[in-house]
Amino acid sequence: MDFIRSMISRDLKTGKYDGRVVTRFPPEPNGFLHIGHAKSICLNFGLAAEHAGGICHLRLDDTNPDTEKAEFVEAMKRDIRWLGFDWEEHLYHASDYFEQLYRYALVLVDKGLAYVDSSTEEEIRERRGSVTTPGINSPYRDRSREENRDLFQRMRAGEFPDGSHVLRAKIDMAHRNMIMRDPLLYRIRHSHHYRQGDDWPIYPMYDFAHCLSDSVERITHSLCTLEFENNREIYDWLLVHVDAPVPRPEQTEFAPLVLDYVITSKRKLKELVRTGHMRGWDDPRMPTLAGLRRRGVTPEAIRKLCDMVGVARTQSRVDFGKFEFAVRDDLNRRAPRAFCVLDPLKVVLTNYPAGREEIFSAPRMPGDAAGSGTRELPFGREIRIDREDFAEEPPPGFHRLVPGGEVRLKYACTIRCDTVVKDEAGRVTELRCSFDPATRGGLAPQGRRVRGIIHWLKADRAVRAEVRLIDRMFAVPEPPSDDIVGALNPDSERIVASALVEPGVAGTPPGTHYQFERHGYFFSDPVDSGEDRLVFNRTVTMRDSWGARLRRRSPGIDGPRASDPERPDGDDGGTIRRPLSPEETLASDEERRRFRDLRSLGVSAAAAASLVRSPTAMELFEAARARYPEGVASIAAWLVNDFTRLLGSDDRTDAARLEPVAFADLVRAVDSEDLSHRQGRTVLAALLTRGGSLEEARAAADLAEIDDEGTLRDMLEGLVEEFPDKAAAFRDGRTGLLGFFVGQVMRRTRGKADPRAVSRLAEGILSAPGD
RNA sequence: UGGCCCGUCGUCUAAUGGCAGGACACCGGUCUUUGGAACCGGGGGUGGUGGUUCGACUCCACCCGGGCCAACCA
Repeated sequence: MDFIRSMISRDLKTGKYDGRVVTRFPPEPNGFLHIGHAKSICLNFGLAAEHAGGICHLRLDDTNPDTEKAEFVEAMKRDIRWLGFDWEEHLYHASDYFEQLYRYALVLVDKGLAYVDSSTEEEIRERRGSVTTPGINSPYRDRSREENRDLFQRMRAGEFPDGSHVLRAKIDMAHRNMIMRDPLLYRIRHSHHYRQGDDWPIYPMYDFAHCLSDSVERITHSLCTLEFENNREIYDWLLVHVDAPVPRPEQTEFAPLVLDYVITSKRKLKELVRTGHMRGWDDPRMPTLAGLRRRGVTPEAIRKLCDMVGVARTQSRVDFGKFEFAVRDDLNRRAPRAFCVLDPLKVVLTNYPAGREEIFSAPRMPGDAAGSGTRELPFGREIRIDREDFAEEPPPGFHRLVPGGEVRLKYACTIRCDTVVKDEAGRVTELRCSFDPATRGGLAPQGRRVRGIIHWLKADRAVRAEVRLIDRMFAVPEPPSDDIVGALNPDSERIVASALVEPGVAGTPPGTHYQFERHGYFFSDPVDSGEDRLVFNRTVTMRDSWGARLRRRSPGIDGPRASDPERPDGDDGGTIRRPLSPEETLASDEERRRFRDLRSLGVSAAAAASLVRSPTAMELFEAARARYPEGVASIAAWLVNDFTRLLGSDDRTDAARLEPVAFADLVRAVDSEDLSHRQGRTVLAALLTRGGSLEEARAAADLAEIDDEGTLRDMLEGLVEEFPDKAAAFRDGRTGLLGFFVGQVMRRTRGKADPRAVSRLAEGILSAPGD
């Protein structure tokens, strides 16, 4: 279960959203959906489907009139449906909320939390400062509410030209989060909106429109990719300050899908289409859903990939092999088999009568796939095989056709190569072979084991087809963002104008999957293929252990593969540096002075360094020390190791509740073994959440402890009986399993057992020889 | 010289403080009329250093490494 699903389960349990799960997929209709969007679609729609009453909205985030088109909306709808998801009646447009958004903006203006800035774009940029220097206030920042309202209303009325004013939130120009430095809320844009026409001369910015659209739609979980992390702060700020209804939607970020050899920047994909490097958004080499579909990738495969990749916050790159696996895994089950000869080499069977034809039959699907039926393969004196299935000088391990050698023609018979015919240039033009009638129809006489099995086609019955050998879009796993074009794989599409396919393939309708045996999975092009012209796109090659072996032997023959063990981008490990001592990590002389004071009191170096850095902890330390002077070292250790954690973060509000006296008493109780360390932690948690004295917290916390040896022994012996294999493994040296047994006891006693006693007993019981 | 986020097999991803597991890739084997598929087996991991704890991938500190943020884009 991923962290988002865990969070939703938690929310469901606590009733945070009254049991509602409402997600949304919010693309901007300025291009085509790609494989990266697929992850988000699977997540958002998947989440809705997994929960009773769950809903996922499709919202077109159309707040930028200059880039958006109805055509893209239609394409997106088609692609989402194709992927297998349905928004039912929940189709929305951010532009439908323009009026509502405008009113929210007026709320901010009237609260004095938004102002009209009449600076130029450059001025605004300059005054924003940098990540290390604060920004400076705009001269227009202190306009009166009345003036702001008037100006903003006139912006809306269309009185001003583009760029003359913007509406900004009034937050803090020195904020450490750049996004919070008075973010722009509205800009003036006299553009035609594909949906709203010319009704609006002002358009809301993403940060303003997005959270409010979520709120308007009563979204519960607003999921987006990691790059919006910094935007979460403004998301929450706006909802609070416009008094959006509670419970409010919450933004959670997850890692985007990044695939080796692929880019998912809509801007760059658009550029490749515009410049003609790609024939269109649906070019089979494109990572767009339209391109993948045309290439023959199935929705099931894409969903499978998303499934395998999972959802996490870790910045990740997915091996291209994982994509290929997902595609093959699906196509293997659904694609009927056929023969295809890409690079024909003439083969004459000298002992087969000219003019005669016989028919071999072959299964449409391998094995005994029920009801898949058979196909017919005509056979005769003159056939064609793939040129790469013959080698005059075979590399070691090659087991296809060689001079004087034998191969099996799949589903037909074995042949022996007697003569190699070449032209003046030395190129092989024909093989003269003899066939073995005893092997006809696939019979295999005893003791005759032929290693190589190749596909073939009868020359005069083969059908011509155009085959497009699609390969990875880029030549390198991580195309540099500053030179996308230079990184393109020059062999991303090799067109074989006259390949040959078996007769049964003739008349294949567009949009049909095949496995061309030993070559890979192919898909009849939905656009270019038709009655009179067969065009196939290669969806993916077969898994190719022979090719992999050759590449290993001579790397560079086919460029690096994502799945190769050695990637070209090596890390040099970085410089090894001597670790700093705790004292050396201190910034100022003052800190170092206090550090030495603490050390002289007997506080450990690590604890002292941490204490010195935290004023809150230091204050508590001093107060607690007054109560329990002999316990300085323990107090410091508790403060550093447990107190910070229970606080959860830098939020020090809980700290106020902690009575230094109670805290000191607690440390003393543990030091004197009046409480175990474990119990001490429980009590500290109680002290932090409810305050009060040590006695009160002790009473509130359930501290009953099981340390009765007989009870614990019984439990442990029961466990040894229950898990004899684990007990045996422990005796064989897997000492880590001690933790398993201790853990089981702790779990079954709901944490009430004394772990030290359990551990000691368990060791004795487990070490005793079993019976 | 900032803030926020993130570091688990080669890759992706799990593990209320208690057995470091799964998938892809890789290697080996069985079987096979696809150098395919299926099945079986194998190697391989918690960025580092300290600390807390009976016990740390998990908590604390520091270090190292990576990502994001200074569009009137989203």
